Amino acid sequence: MHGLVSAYRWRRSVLASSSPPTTKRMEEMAEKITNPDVDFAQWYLDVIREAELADSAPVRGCMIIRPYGYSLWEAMKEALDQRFKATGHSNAYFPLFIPESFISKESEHVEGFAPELAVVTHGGGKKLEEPLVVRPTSETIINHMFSKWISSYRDLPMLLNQWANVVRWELRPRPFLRTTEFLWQEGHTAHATEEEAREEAMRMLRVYEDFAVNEAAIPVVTGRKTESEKFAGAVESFSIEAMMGNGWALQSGTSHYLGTNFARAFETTYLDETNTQRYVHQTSWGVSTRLVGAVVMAHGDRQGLRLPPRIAPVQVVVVPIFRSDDQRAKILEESARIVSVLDDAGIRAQLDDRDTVSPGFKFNYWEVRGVPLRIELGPRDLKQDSVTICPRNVPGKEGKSTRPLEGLVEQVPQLLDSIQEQMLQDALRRREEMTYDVQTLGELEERLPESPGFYRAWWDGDGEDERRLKEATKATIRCILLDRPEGSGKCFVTGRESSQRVIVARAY
RNA sequence: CGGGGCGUGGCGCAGCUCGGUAGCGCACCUGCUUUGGGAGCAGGGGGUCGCCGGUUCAAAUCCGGCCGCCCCGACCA
Repeated sequence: MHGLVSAYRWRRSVLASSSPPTTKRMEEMAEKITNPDVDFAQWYLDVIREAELADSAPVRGCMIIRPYGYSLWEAMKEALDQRFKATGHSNAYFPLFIPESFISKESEHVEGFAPELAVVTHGGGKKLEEPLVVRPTSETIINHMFSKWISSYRDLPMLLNQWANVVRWELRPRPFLRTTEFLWQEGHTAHATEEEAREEAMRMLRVYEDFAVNEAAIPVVTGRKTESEKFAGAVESFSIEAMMGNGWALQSGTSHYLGTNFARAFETTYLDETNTQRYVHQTSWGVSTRLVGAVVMAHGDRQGLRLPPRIAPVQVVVVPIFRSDDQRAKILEESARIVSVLDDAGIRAQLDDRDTVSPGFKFNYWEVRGVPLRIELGPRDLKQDSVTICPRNVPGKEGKSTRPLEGLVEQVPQLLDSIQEQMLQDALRRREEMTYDVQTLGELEERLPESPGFYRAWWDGDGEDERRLKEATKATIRCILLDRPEGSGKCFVTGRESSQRVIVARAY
Protein backbone atom coordinates (compact mmCIF):
# COMPACT_ATOMS: atom_id res chain seq x y z
CA MET A 1 0.00 0.00 0.00
CA HIS A 2 2.72 2.42 0.90
CA GLY A 3 4.56 1.30 -2.18
CA LEU A 4 1.61 2.18 -4.37
CA VAL A 5 1.13 5.55 -2.85
CA SER A 6 4.76 6.55 -3.10
CA ALA A 7 5.01 5.23 -6.64
CA TYR A 8 2.05 7.38 -7.59
CA ARG A 9 3.54 10.43 -5.96
CA TRP A 10 6.85 9.79 -7.61
CA ARG A 11 5.31 9.61 -11.06
CA ARG A 12 3.36 12.76 -10.47
CA SER A 13 6.39 14.70 -9.29
CA VAL A 14 8.42 13.51 -12.27
CA LEU A 15 5.66 14.64 -14.60
CA ALA A 16 5.45 17.99 -12.92
CA SER A 17 9.18 18.67 -12.97
CA SER A 18 9.72 17.37 -16.49
CA SER A 19 7.26 19.74 -18.13
CA PRO A 20 8.70 23.15 -18.91
CA PRO A 21 7.20 25.91 -16.78
CA THR A 22 5.72 27.70 -19.76
CA THR A 23 3.65 24.67 -20.74
CA LYS A 24 2.44 24.27 -17.19
CA ARG A 25 1.48 27.92 -16.98
CA MET A 26 -0.41 27.76 -20.24
CA GLU A 27 -2.34 24.74 -19.04
CA GLU A 28 -3.29 26.53 -15.85
CA MET A 29 -4.44 29.57 -17.80
CA ALA A 30 -6.42 27.47 -20.19
CA GLU A 31 -8.20 25.83 -17.29
CA LYS A 32 -9.52 29.10 -15.93
CA ILE A 33 -11.65 29.92 -18.96
CA THR A 34 -13.00 27.08 -21.07
CA ASN A 35 -12.61 27.42 -24.82
CA PRO A 36 -15.97 28.73 -26.06
CA ASP A 37 -15.74 26.58 -29.18
CA VAL A 38 -15.56 23.48 -26.99
CA ASP A 39 -18.23 24.32 -24.40
CA PHE A 40 -19.95 27.68 -24.75
CA ALA A 41 -22.13 27.28 -21.65
CA GLN A 42 -19.11 26.54 -19.46
CA TRP A 43 -17.17 29.39 -21.06
CA TYR A 44 -20.01 31.75 -20.11
CA LEU A 45 -19.90 30.63 -16.46
CA ASP A 46 -16.09 30.86 -16.40
CA VAL A 47 -16.09 34.41 -17.75
CA ILE A 48 -18.64 35.58 -15.19
CA ARG A 49 -16.55 34.07 -12.41
CA GLU A 50 -13.15 35.29 -13.64
CA ALA A 51 -14.35 38.80 -14.50
CA GLU A 52 -16.02 38.94 -11.08
CA LEU A 53 -19.39 39.95 -12.49
CA ALA A 54 -21.39 37.70 -10.18
CA ASP A 55 -21.18 34.93 -7.63
CA SER A 56 -23.63 32.22 -6.70
CA ALA A 57 -25.96 32.75 -3.77
CA PRO A 58 -26.90 30.38 -0.95
CA VAL A 59 -30.45 30.37 -2.33
CA ARG A 60 -30.91 28.33 -5.47
CA GLY A 61 -31.65 30.41 -8.54
CA CYS A 62 -30.41 33.63 -6.99
CA MET A 63 -27.11 35.34 -7.56
CA ILE A 64 -24.95 38.05 -6.09
CA ILE A 65 -24.09 40.78 -8.55
CA ARG A 66 -20.56 41.80 -7.64
CA PRO A 67 -19.34 45.41 -7.78
CA TYR A 68 -17.85 45.12 -11.26
CA GLY A 69 -20.97 43.45 -12.66
CA TYR A 70 -23.18 45.98 -10.92
CA SER A 71 -21.29 48.96 -12.29
CA LEU A 72 -21.78 47.50 -15.76
CA TRP A 73 -25.51 47.30 -15.05
CA GLU A 74 -25.45 50.86 -13.73
CA ALA A 75 -23.85 52.12 -16.92
CA MET A 76 -26.59 50.48 -18.98
CA LYS A 77 -29.24 51.74 -16.60
CA GLU A 78 -28.04 55.30 -17.01
CA ALA A 79 -28.08 55.14 -20.81
CA LEU A 80 -31.59 53.68 -20.75
CA ASP A 81 -32.94 56.02 -18.10
CA GLN A 82 -31.82 59.03 -20.14
CA ARG A 83 -33.73 57.69 -23.12
CA PHE A 84 -36.87 57.09 -21.05
CA LYS A 85 -36.78 60.63 -19.67
CA ALA A 86 -36.16 62.01 -23.16
CA THR A 87 -39.33 60.28 -24.37
CA GLY A 88 -41.40 61.85 -21.60
CA HIS A 89 -41.48 59.17 -18.91
CA SER A 90 -41.15 59.68 -15.16
CA ASN A 91 -39.80 57.22 -12.66
CA ALA A 92 -41.93 56.01 -9.77
CA TYR A 93 -41.93 53.08 -7.37
CA PHE A 94 -44.66 50.56 -6.63
CA PRO A 95 -44.62 47.95 -3.85
CA LEU A 96 -42.89 44.58 -3.91
CA PHE A 97 -45.95 42.87 -2.42
CA ILE A 98 -49.08 42.44 -4.46
CA PRO A 99 -52.36 41.09 -3.05
CA GLU A 100 -52.88 37.64 -4.53
CA SER A 101 -56.35 38.60 -5.73
CA PHE A 102 -54.87 41.30 -8.00
CA ILE A 103 -52.93 38.77 -10.03
CA SER A 104 -56.08 36.73 -10.58
CA LYS A 105 -58.08 39.58 -12.05
CA GLU A 106 -56.78 39.18 -15.59
CA SER A 107 -57.34 35.59 -16.67
CA GLU A 108 -54.48 35.15 -19.15
CA HIS A 109 -52.15 36.95 -16.77
CA VAL A 110 -52.79 34.65 -13.83
CA GLU A 111 -52.61 31.59 -16.03
CA GLY A 112 -49.23 32.63 -17.40
CA PHE A 113 -47.66 33.57 -14.11
CA ALA A 114 -49.17 31.10 -11.62
CA PRO A 115 -46.38 28.50 -11.97
CA GLU A 116 -43.61 30.95 -11.16
CA LEU A 117 -45.06 32.96 -8.28
CA ALA A 118 -43.46 33.28 -4.86
CA VAL A 119 -46.19 33.83 -2.27
CA VAL A 120 -45.86 35.21 1.24
CA THR A 121 -48.35 33.62 3.62
CA HIS A 122 -47.07 34.85 6.97
CA GLY A 123 -46.10 38.24 8.37
CA GLY A 124 -45.37 39.49 11.85
CA GLY A 125 -45.59 35.94 13.13
CA LYS A 126 -49.19 35.54 11.99
CA LYS A 127 -50.86 33.95 9.01
CA LEU A 128 -51.99 36.69 6.63
CA GLU A 129 -55.66 37.26 5.81
CA GLU A 130 -54.75 37.35 2.15
CA PRO A 131 -51.47 35.93 0.79
CA LEU A 132 -49.11 38.43 -0.84
CA VAL A 133 -47.44 37.69 -4.13
CA VAL A 134 -43.87 38.87 -4.57
CA ARG A 135 -44.19 40.87 -7.80
CA PRO A 136 -43.35 38.95 -10.96
CA THR A 137 -44.27 42.16 -12.86
CA SER A 138 -46.41 45.11 -11.85
CA GLU A 139 -49.26 45.49 -14.35
CA THR A 140 -51.89 44.65 -11.75
CA ILE A 141 -50.83 46.89 -8.89
CA ILE A 142 -50.12 49.73 -11.30
CA ASN A 143 -53.59 49.43 -12.80
CA HIS A 144 -55.04 49.47 -9.32
CA MET A 145 -53.44 52.89 -8.90
CA PHE A 146 -54.07 54.09 -12.45
CA SER A 147 -57.77 53.52 -11.94
CA LYS A 148 -57.62 55.97 -9.02
CA TRP A 149 -55.44 58.53 -10.75
CA ILE A 150 -57.05 58.60 -14.17
CA SER A 151 -60.50 60.06 -14.59
CA SER A 152 -60.29 62.40 -17.57
CA TYR A 153 -58.71 62.43 -21.00
CA ARG A 154 -56.75 65.34 -19.57
CA ASP A 155 -54.90 62.86 -17.32
CA LEU A 156 -53.63 61.02 -20.37
CA PRO A 157 -51.21 59.85 -21.49
CA MET A 158 -49.74 58.61 -18.22
CA LEU A 159 -46.13 57.64 -18.81
CA LEU A 160 -44.38 55.86 -15.93
CA ASN A 161 -41.35 53.71 -15.43
CA GLN A 162 -39.94 51.91 -12.43
CA TRP A 163 -36.56 50.36 -11.68
CA ALA A 164 -37.12 47.37 -9.48
CA ASN A 165 -36.44 43.78 -8.63
CA VAL A 166 -38.91 41.03 -9.53
CA VAL A 167 -39.21 37.36 -8.66
CA ARG A 168 -40.17 34.52 -10.96
CA TRP A 169 -39.54 31.06 -9.58
CA GLU A 170 -37.17 29.43 -12.04
CA LEU A 171 -36.67 25.74 -12.65
CA ARG A 172 -33.39 26.08 -14.50
CA PRO A 173 -31.49 29.22 -13.56
CA ARG A 174 -28.45 30.64 -15.31
CA PRO A 175 -26.57 33.70 -14.06
CA PHE A 176 -28.03 36.90 -15.56
CA LEU A 177 -30.01 35.03 -18.25
CA ARG A 178 -32.56 33.41 -15.98
CA THR A 179 -32.50 33.95 -12.24
CA THR A 180 -35.28 33.69 -9.70
CA GLU A 181 -34.82 37.29 -8.64
CA PHE A 182 -33.64 39.81 -11.19
CA LEU A 183 -33.33 43.55 -11.61
CA TRP A 184 -35.15 45.30 -14.38
CA GLN A 185 -37.00 48.32 -15.54
CA GLU A 186 -40.71 48.18 -16.32
CA GLY A 187 -42.43 50.97 -18.19
CA HIS A 188 -46.21 51.30 -17.84
CA THR A 189 -48.27 53.70 -19.84
CA ALA A 190 -51.93 54.52 -20.32
CA HIS A 191 -53.34 56.23 -23.41
CA ALA A 192 -56.67 57.49 -24.69
CA THR A 193 -56.58 55.56 -27.95
CA GLU A 194 -55.37 52.30 -29.37
CA GLU A 195 -53.37 54.14 -31.98
CA GLU A 196 -51.46 56.16 -29.38
CA ALA A 197 -50.73 53.09 -27.27
CA ARG A 198 -49.54 51.11 -30.26
CA GLU A 199 -47.28 53.98 -31.22
CA GLU A 200 -45.86 54.01 -27.70
CA ALA A 201 -45.17 50.26 -27.71
CA MET A 202 -43.32 50.66 -30.99
CA ARG A 203 -41.46 53.78 -29.86
CA MET A 204 -40.06 51.99 -26.83
CA LEU A 205 -39.12 48.94 -28.87
CA ARG A 206 -37.08 51.28 -31.05
CA VAL A 207 -35.55 52.87 -27.95
CA TYR A 208 -34.35 49.41 -26.93
CA GLU A 209 -33.02 48.79 -30.40
CA ASP A 210 -31.17 52.09 -30.32
CA PHE A 211 -29.68 51.28 -26.93
CA ALA A 212 -28.59 47.78 -27.97
CA VAL A 213 -26.93 48.96 -31.16
CA ASN A 214 -25.43 52.27 -30.09
CA GLU A 215 -24.52 51.60 -26.45
CA ALA A 216 -24.05 47.85 -26.15
CA ALA A 217 -22.80 47.43 -29.74
CA ILE A 218 -25.17 44.49 -30.18
CA PRO A 219 -27.11 44.35 -33.45
CA VAL A 220 -30.69 43.21 -32.88
CA VAL A 221 -33.63 41.96 -34.88
CA THR A 222 -36.92 43.67 -34.06
CA GLY A 223 -40.15 41.78 -34.37
CA ARG A 224 -43.56 40.73 -33.10
CA LYS A 225 -43.94 37.66 -30.92
CA THR A 226 -46.09 34.75 -32.01
CA GLU A 227 -49.24 33.92 -30.08
CA SER A 228 -47.50 31.27 -27.97
CA GLU A 229 -44.52 33.48 -27.08
CA LYS A 230 -46.64 36.51 -26.21
CA PHE A 231 -46.67 38.10 -22.73
CA ALA A 232 -49.47 36.78 -20.53
CA GLY A 233 -52.14 39.47 -20.75
CA ALA A 234 -50.92 41.36 -23.80
CA VAL A 235 -52.69 41.82 -27.12
CA GLU A 236 -49.37 41.91 -28.90
CA SER A 237 -45.77 41.55 -27.77
CA PHE A 238 -42.68 42.80 -29.53
CA SER A 239 -39.04 42.02 -28.86
CA ILE A 240 -35.48 42.72 -29.80
CA GLU A 241 -33.55 39.51 -30.42
CA ALA A 242 -29.77 39.41 -30.26
CA MET A 243 -27.44 36.69 -31.48
CA MET A 244 -24.98 35.23 -29.01
CA GLY A 245 -21.52 33.91 -29.87
CA ASN A 246 -22.81 30.38 -30.35
CA GLY A 247 -25.58 31.38 -32.74
CA TRP A 248 -28.36 31.16 -30.17
CA ALA A 249 -30.90 33.94 -29.82
CA LEU A 250 -31.43 35.97 -26.67
CA GLN A 251 -34.60 37.99 -26.19
CA SER A 252 -33.04 41.17 -24.91
CA GLY A 253 -36.01 43.46 -24.48
CA THR A 254 -39.79 43.38 -24.84
CA SER A 255 -42.55 45.85 -25.42
CA HIS A 256 -46.25 45.05 -25.19
CA TYR A 257 -49.46 46.55 -26.44
CA LEU A 258 -51.84 45.52 -23.66
CA GLY A 259 -55.01 46.82 -25.27
CA THR A 260 -57.75 47.28 -22.68
CA ASN A 261 -57.18 43.90 -21.01
CA PHE A 262 -55.96 45.24 -17.68
CA ALA A 263 -58.15 48.34 -17.92
CA ARG A 264 -61.22 46.07 -18.05
CA ALA A 265 -60.00 43.97 -15.14
CA PHE A 266 -59.27 47.02 -12.98
CA GLU A 267 -61.86 49.45 -14.32
CA THR A 268 -59.19 51.86 -15.50
CA THR A 269 -61.43 54.30 -17.34
CA TYR A 270 -61.58 57.95 -18.33
CA LEU A 271 -64.14 60.39 -19.63
CA ASP A 272 -63.41 61.63 -23.13
CA GLU A 273 -64.25 65.02 -24.64
CA THR A 274 -67.80 63.89 -25.31
CA ASN A 275 -68.33 62.81 -21.69
CA THR A 276 -68.20 59.13 -22.64
CA GLN A 277 -66.65 56.58 -20.28
CA ARG A 278 -63.79 54.70 -22.02
CA TYR A 279 -61.17 52.17 -21.11
CA VAL A 280 -57.54 53.29 -21.38
CA HIS A 281 -55.24 51.57 -23.85
CA GLN A 282 -52.01 50.49 -22.25
CA THR A 283 -48.43 49.42 -22.86
CA SER A 284 -45.69 47.90 -20.80
CA TRP A 285 -42.06 47.34 -21.71
CA GLY A 286 -38.93 46.06 -20.00
CA VAL A 287 -35.29 45.16 -20.10
CA SER A 288 -33.41 43.40 -17.33
CA THR A 289 -30.03 42.39 -15.99
CA ARG A 290 -30.23 39.76 -18.70
CA LEU A 291 -28.58 42.47 -20.80
CA VAL A 292 -25.38 41.86 -18.84
CA GLY A 293 -25.48 38.27 -20.05
CA ALA A 294 -26.14 39.52 -23.57
CA VAL A 295 -23.01 41.69 -23.51
CA VAL A 296 -20.93 38.79 -22.21
CA MET A 297 -22.17 36.35 -24.84
CA ALA A 298 -22.28 38.76 -27.76
CA HIS A 299 -18.77 40.17 -27.34
CA GLY A 300 -16.71 37.84 -25.13
CA ASP A 301 -13.77 35.91 -26.53
CA ARG A 302 -11.24 33.25 -25.55
CA GLN A 303 -9.57 35.69 -23.12
CA GLY A 304 -12.77 36.66 -21.37
CA LEU A 305 -15.01 39.69 -21.39
CA ARG A 306 -14.90 42.44 -24.02
CA LEU A 307 -16.83 45.57 -23.17
CA PRO A 308 -18.02 48.24 -25.58
CA PRO A 309 -16.45 51.53 -24.36
CA ARG A 310 -19.76 53.35 -23.95
CA ILE A 311 -20.94 51.03 -21.17
CA ALA A 312 -17.58 49.87 -19.79
CA PRO A 313 -17.20 50.72 -16.08
CA VAL A 314 -13.48 51.25 -16.72
CA GLN A 315 -12.75 52.55 -20.21
CA VAL A 316 -8.99 52.96 -19.90
CA VAL A 317 -6.55 51.31 -17.53
CA VAL A 318 -2.99 52.54 -17.16
CA VAL A 319 -0.38 49.93 -16.21
CA PRO A 320 2.98 51.31 -15.06
CA ILE A 321 6.10 49.17 -15.54
CA PHE A 322 9.39 49.75 -13.75
CA ARG A 323 12.51 48.04 -12.37
CA SER A 324 14.42 50.40 -10.15
CA ASP A 325 13.13 52.77 -7.49
CA ASP A 326 13.94 55.97 -9.34
CA GLN A 327 12.14 54.68 -12.43
CA ARG A 328 9.26 53.81 -10.18
CA ALA A 329 8.75 57.34 -8.92
CA LYS A 330 8.93 58.92 -12.38
CA ILE A 331 6.69 56.39 -14.06
CA LEU A 332 4.07 56.39 -11.35
CA GLU A 333 3.97 60.17 -11.46
CA GLU A 334 3.53 60.25 -15.23
CA SER A 335 0.93 57.44 -15.11
CA ALA A 336 -1.08 59.28 -12.49
CA ARG A 337 -0.93 62.42 -14.58
CA ILE A 338 -2.33 60.60 -17.62
CA VAL A 339 -5.18 59.16 -15.56
CA SER A 340 -5.99 62.50 -14.03
CA VAL A 341 -6.11 64.27 -17.41
CA LEU A 342 -8.30 61.52 -18.87
CA ASP A 343 -10.54 61.77 -15.85
CA ASP A 344 -10.91 65.52 -16.39
CA ALA A 345 -11.87 64.81 -19.97
CA GLY A 346 -14.77 62.67 -18.71
CA ILE A 347 -13.15 59.34 -19.51
CA ARG A 348 -13.46 56.54 -16.96
CA ALA A 349 -9.76 55.83 -16.41
CA GLN A 350 -8.01 53.86 -13.71
CA LEU A 351 -4.39 53.51 -12.62
CA ASP A 352 -3.31 50.02 -11.60
CA ASP A 353 -0.47 50.89 -9.25
CA ARG A 354 -0.51 47.65 -7.26
CA ASP A 355 3.03 46.53 -6.62
CA THR A 356 2.03 43.12 -5.35
CA VAL A 357 1.42 41.74 -8.82
CA SER A 358 3.50 41.79 -12.00
CA PRO A 359 2.67 43.80 -15.13
CA GLY A 360 1.94 40.57 -17.00
CA PHE A 361 -0.61 39.64 -14.39
CA LYS A 362 -2.26 43.04 -14.74
CA PHE A 363 -2.49 42.71 -18.53
CA ASN A 364 -4.45 39.52 -18.14
CA TYR A 365 -6.43 40.80 -15.20
CA TRP A 366 -7.86 43.72 -17.17
CA GLU A 367 -8.30 41.74 -20.36
CA VAL A 368 -10.48 39.18 -18.56
CA ARG A 369 -12.55 42.13 -17.32
CA GLY A 370 -12.93 43.45 -20.83
CA VAL A 371 -11.48 46.95 -20.35
CA PRO A 372 -11.51 48.43 -23.88
CA LEU A 373 -8.17 50.22 -23.82
CA ARG A 374 -4.96 49.59 -21.88
CA ILE A 375 -2.10 52.06 -21.76
CA GLU A 376 1.29 50.69 -20.74
CA LEU A 377 3.99 53.06 -19.52
CA GLY A 378 7.47 51.66 -18.93
CA PRO A 379 11.13 52.77 -18.99
CA ARG A 380 11.38 52.20 -22.75
CA ASP A 381 8.32 54.37 -23.34
CA LEU A 382 9.44 57.08 -21.00
CA LYS A 383 12.83 57.32 -22.70
CA GLN A 384 11.20 58.14 -26.02
CA ASP A 385 8.25 60.09 -24.62
CA SER A 386 5.74 57.50 -25.76
CA VAL A 387 3.25 54.96 -24.41
CA THR A 388 2.16 51.54 -25.58
CA ILE A 389 -1.54 51.18 -26.24
CA CYS A 390 -3.48 47.92 -26.44
CA PRO A 391 -7.08 47.91 -27.61
CA ARG A 392 -8.96 44.97 -26.07
CA ASN A 393 -10.78 44.10 -29.28
CA VAL A 394 -7.50 42.94 -30.82
CA PRO A 395 -6.37 40.37 -28.25
CA GLY A 396 -2.79 39.60 -27.25
CA LYS A 397 0.33 41.39 -28.40
CA GLU A 398 -0.87 41.83 -31.99
CA GLY A 399 -2.95 44.89 -31.18
CA LYS A 400 -0.13 46.72 -29.40
CA SER A 401 1.28 49.90 -30.83
CA THR A 402 3.39 52.82 -29.67
CA ARG A 403 2.10 56.38 -29.55
CA PRO A 404 3.77 59.65 -28.61
CA LEU A 405 2.83 60.86 -25.17
CA GLU A 406 2.15 64.29 -26.59
CA GLY A 407 -1.45 64.60 -27.71
CA LEU A 408 -2.31 61.14 -26.38
CA VAL A 409 -5.16 62.29 -24.21
CA GLU A 410 -6.82 64.06 -27.14
CA GLN A 411 -6.69 60.84 -29.12
CA VAL A 412 -8.25 58.59 -26.50
CA PRO A 413 -11.89 59.52 -27.20
CA GLN A 414 -11.38 58.74 -30.89
CA LEU A 415 -9.70 55.47 -30.01
CA LEU A 416 -12.63 54.50 -27.81
CA ASP A 417 -15.11 55.50 -30.50
CA SER A 418 -13.32 53.39 -33.05
CA ILE A 419 -13.24 50.38 -30.68
CA GLN A 420 -16.97 50.84 -30.11
CA GLU A 421 -17.60 50.96 -33.85
CA GLN A 422 -15.39 47.97 -34.59
CA MET A 423 -17.12 45.89 -31.95
CA LEU A 424 -20.50 46.67 -33.48
CA GLN A 425 -19.23 45.88 -36.97
CA ASP A 426 -17.68 42.60 -35.75
CA ALA A 427 -20.92 41.56 -34.09
CA LEU A 428 -22.90 42.58 -37.15
CA ARG A 429 -20.65 40.64 -39.49
CA ARG A 430 -20.87 37.54 -37.34
CA ARG A 431 -24.65 37.74 -37.24
CA GLU A 432 -24.85 38.11 -40.99
CA GLU A 433 -22.52 35.18 -41.50
CA MET A 434 -24.70 33.09 -39.24
CA THR A 435 -28.06 34.07 -40.73
CA TYR A 436 -29.54 31.78 -43.37
CA ASP A 437 -32.65 31.44 -45.48
CA VAL A 438 -34.60 28.23 -45.16
CA GLN A 439 -37.58 26.91 -47.14
CA THR A 440 -38.84 23.83 -45.31
CA LEU A 441 -38.87 22.29 -41.85
CA GLY A 442 -36.90 19.33 -43.17
CA GLU A 443 -34.19 21.62 -44.44
CA LEU A 444 -34.03 23.37 -41.07
CA GLU A 445 -33.77 20.06 -39.22
CA GLU A 446 -30.85 19.13 -41.40
CA ARG A 447 -28.91 22.39 -41.28
CA LEU A 448 -29.48 23.75 -37.77
CA PRO A 449 -27.42 21.18 -35.83
CA GLU A 450 -24.36 21.83 -37.98
CA SER A 451 -24.86 25.56 -38.51
CA PRO A 452 -26.46 27.20 -35.50
CA GLY A 453 -27.73 30.70 -36.17
CA PHE A 454 -30.76 32.70 -37.29
CA TYR A 455 -32.91 31.09 -39.98
CA ARG A 456 -35.20 33.35 -42.00
CA ALA A 457 -38.37 31.75 -43.29
CA TRP A 458 -41.90 32.43 -44.45
CA TRP A 459 -44.45 31.60 -41.80
CA ASP A 460 -48.19 31.05 -41.61
CA GLY A 461 -48.50 28.47 -38.82
CA ASP A 462 -50.32 28.32 -35.49
CA GLY A 463 -49.43 27.24 -31.95
CA GLU A 464 -49.58 23.58 -32.93
CA ASP A 465 -47.09 24.16 -35.75
CA GLU A 466 -44.81 25.93 -33.29
CA ARG A 467 -44.89 22.89 -31.02
CA ARG A 468 -43.99 20.65 -33.96
CA LEU A 469 -41.12 22.95 -34.88
CA LYS A 470 -39.73 22.89 -31.35
CA GLU A 471 -40.04 19.14 -31.07
CA ALA A 472 -38.25 18.58 -34.35
CA THR A 473 -35.43 21.11 -33.95
CA LYS A 474 -35.48 22.51 -30.36
CA ALA A 475 -35.65 25.88 -32.11
CA THR A 476 -38.46 28.40 -31.77
CA ILE A 477 -39.85 31.31 -33.68
CA ARG A 478 -38.08 34.25 -32.13
CA CYS A 479 -40.18 36.88 -33.83
CA ILE A 480 -42.10 37.92 -36.91
CA LEU A 481 -39.91 40.52 -38.61
CA LEU A 482 -41.10 44.11 -38.53
CA ASP A 483 -38.58 45.32 -41.08
CA ARG A 484 -39.21 42.83 -43.85
CA PRO A 485 -38.91 42.80 -47.60
CA GLU A 486 -41.91 42.98 -49.90
CA GLY A 487 -43.40 39.80 -51.27
CA SER A 488 -44.52 36.43 -50.03
CA GLY A 489 -43.62 32.76 -50.09
CA LYS A 490 -44.62 29.34 -48.81
CA CYS A 491 -44.69 28.81 -45.04
CA PHE A 492 -41.78 26.52 -44.11
CA VAL A 493 -44.01 24.36 -41.93
CA THR A 494 -47.50 24.44 -43.43
CA GLY A 495 -46.66 25.24 -47.06
CA ARG A 496 -49.35 27.92 -47.15
CA GLU A 497 -48.63 31.18 -48.93
CA SER A 498 -47.71 33.96 -46.49
CA SER A 499 -46.16 37.41 -46.37
CA GLN A 500 -44.90 36.96 -42.79
CA ARG A 501 -41.17 36.58 -42.47
CA VAL A 502 -39.82 35.05 -39.23
CA ILE A 503 -36.52 34.34 -37.50
CA VAL A 504 -36.14 30.81 -36.20
CA ALA A 505 -33.36 29.92 -33.75
CA ARG A 506 -32.35 28.06 -30.65
CA ALA A 507 -32.93 30.43 -27.75
CA TYR A 508 -31.94 30.95 -24.15
C1' C B 1 -40.98 15.75 -10.93
C1' G B 2 -37.91 11.62 -14.00
C1' G B 3 -32.54 10.20 -15.09
C1' G B 4 -26.97 10.90 -13.82
C1' G B 5 -23.20 12.69 -10.41
C1' C B 6 -21.11 14.99 -6.01
C1' G B 7 -20.60 16.67 -0.61
C1' U B 8 -12.95 16.54 2.70
C1' G B 9 -9.17 24.22 4.66
C1' G B 10 -11.60 30.05 0.57
C1' C B 11 -11.59 27.28 -4.57
C1' G B 12 -10.42 22.62 -7.28
C1' C B 13 -9.42 17.75 -5.83
C1' A B 14 -6.78 12.98 -3.72
C1' G B 15 -7.48 9.65 0.36
C1' C B 16 -12.58 5.52 1.16
C1' U B 17 -11.98 -0.59 -2.31
C1' C B 18 -8.62 -3.08 2.40
C1' G B 19 -10.72 1.44 9.34
C1' G B 20 -5.09 3.33 12.56
C1' U B 21 -0.80 10.79 12.38
C1' A B 22 -6.03 14.45 7.09
C1' G B 23 -2.93 15.39 2.28
C1' C B 24 -1.97 17.92 -2.79
C1' G B 25 -2.51 22.22 -6.28
C1' C B 26 -4.29 27.20 -6.40
C1' A B 27 -5.41 31.25 -3.19
C1' C B 28 -3.82 33.64 1.62
C1' C B 29 0.30 35.62 5.32
C1' U B 30 5.90 36.84 6.20
C1' G B 31 10.81 37.58 4.19
C1' C B 32 14.36 38.01 0.26
C1' U B 33 15.08 38.21 -4.96
C1' U B 34 11.89 39.97 -9.02
C1' U B 35 8.62 43.26 -12.45
C1' G B 36 7.63 44.94 -20.98
C1' G B 37 2.34 38.84 -21.11
C1' G B 38 -0.70 35.33 -15.25
C1' A B 39 7.32 35.76 -11.13
C1' G B 40 10.93 32.45 -8.07
C1' C B 41 12.67 30.49 -3.51
C1' A B 42 12.13 29.77 1.72
C1' G B 43 9.02 29.77 5.85
C1' G B 44 3.90 30.00 7.80
C1' G B 45 -1.59 30.10 9.00
C1' G B 46 -6.13 27.72 8.10
C1' G B 47 -10.26 21.70 7.94
C1' U B 48 -16.41 19.67 13.78
C1' C B 49 -14.11 15.30 6.47
C1' G B 50 -22.65 17.73 4.75
C1' C B 51 -25.87 16.17 9.22
C1' C B 52 -27.75 12.36 12.69
C1' G B 53 -27.29 7.59 14.45
C1' G B 54 -24.96 2.58 14.44
C1' U B 55 -20.66 -1.09 14.29
C1' U B 56 -15.56 -0.91 16.45
C1' C B 57 -10.28 -0.29 21.14
C1' A B 58 -10.36 3.15 16.88
C1' A B 59 -14.58 5.85 11.39
C1' A B 60 -13.25 10.82 6.19
C1' U B 61 -13.08 5.37 5.30
C1' C B 62 -17.88 0.20 7.00
C1' C B 63 -23.65 0.17 7.79
C1' G B 64 -28.55 2.88 8.13
C1' G B 65 -31.27 7.30 7.72
C1' C B 66 -31.67 12.41 6.54
C1' C B 67 -30.14 17.04 4.21
C1' G B 68 -27.95 19.90 0.43
C1' C B 69 -25.78 20.99 -4.29
C1' C B 70 -24.62 20.36 -9.54
C1' C B 71 -25.65 18.38 -14.57
C1' C B 72 -29.47 16.45 -18.48
C1' G B 73 -35.25 16.55 -20.02
C1' A B 74 -41.27 20.07 -19.51
C1' C B 75 -42.01 27.42 -18.36
C1' C B 76 -39.91 32.62 -18.90
C1' A B 77 -37.10 39.00 -19.37
